[in-house]
Amino acid sequence: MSTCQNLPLPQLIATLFERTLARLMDFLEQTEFGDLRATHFLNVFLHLRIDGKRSGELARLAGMTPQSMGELVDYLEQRGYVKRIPDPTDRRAKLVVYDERGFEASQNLELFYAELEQEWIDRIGPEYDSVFRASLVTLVSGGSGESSASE
Amino acid sequence: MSTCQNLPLPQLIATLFERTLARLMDFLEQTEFGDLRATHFLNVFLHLRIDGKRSGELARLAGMTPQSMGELVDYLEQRGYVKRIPDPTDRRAKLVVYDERGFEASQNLELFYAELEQEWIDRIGPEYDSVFRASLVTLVSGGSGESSASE
DNA sequence: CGATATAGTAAGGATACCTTATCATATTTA
DNA sequence: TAAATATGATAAGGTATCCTTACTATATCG
Repeated sequence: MSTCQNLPLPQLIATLFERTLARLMDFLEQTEFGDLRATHFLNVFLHLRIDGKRSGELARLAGMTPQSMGELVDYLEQRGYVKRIPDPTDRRAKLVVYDERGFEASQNLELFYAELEQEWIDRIGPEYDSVFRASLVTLVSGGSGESSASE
Repeated sequence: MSTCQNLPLPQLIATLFERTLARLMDFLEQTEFGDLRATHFLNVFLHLRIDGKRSGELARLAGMTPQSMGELVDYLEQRGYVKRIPDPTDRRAKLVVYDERGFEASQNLELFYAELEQEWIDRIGPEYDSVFRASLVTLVSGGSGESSASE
């Protein structure tokens, strides 16, 4: 078993991500947030920050068209996860910000993340944790798409 | 910049994966395999092995219905990436195996993975590489969905 | 042999995402 | 200031992905 020692790192990342996402969706099924789909995490919540982001900026970060992002935001807005408020710096623009249900979902998500993270640390061992985390931070920080986060 | 030190590990994995996938799709656009989409990697190629897998098994691994997987395999079969051959152990079943173009695409993918992996190793430093890889292998090996790979 | 389970497929629908086009506001330039 | 261009958002319509329901063929169990 475990014939994956020789797999390239990107493939390992993909596999780990796939399983993580599957667990996340399973988790959500059992909460009141079962109407959230994978695309809402990957393309919206993963990039949304506490003081909001423009829909177009979310689209750019997610690598999709502003129209498609608009539909995702519509879906989330109708269900109370986010709302659109005027952007004070540009009257053309609107800011997508969390709404009530979005805050609640975020808290549940934090819980899920924390539990899974602890499980991972237990498995790889605490002495590996710091290097593992530092490596991930290095790889994520350097790449493209990072915005001056505001949280 | 780089405000991601405190992000949970699963979120770091998701972000890294997202960027990796974006680079992969960009890379493919410039090859003769531009008709491959993200779903074909995540749901088919990531699980397909050299001596083939049943369509239903692929569906189970990908967490989707056999019908949806059948459509993906149809798409890939029409374009010469895979073909279906009878399963010698069960006359109901068929094995999905690589076809000519699938082998060529796999070779290109290997190249892409190797280059990206080297870039990652350069960035996190070779002394971190072994721990990083071992951690990933641990996390991927233990979870569910691992099949007795045959490559 | 008959009953049930399993592998695969077909048909039709919902959703996500895209392309093209339009409107409103900003910004640049003459 | 006025005109031209750029940018943020949205609408309409199309394609692809993935689902649910229903069916056929082969295996397996009694």
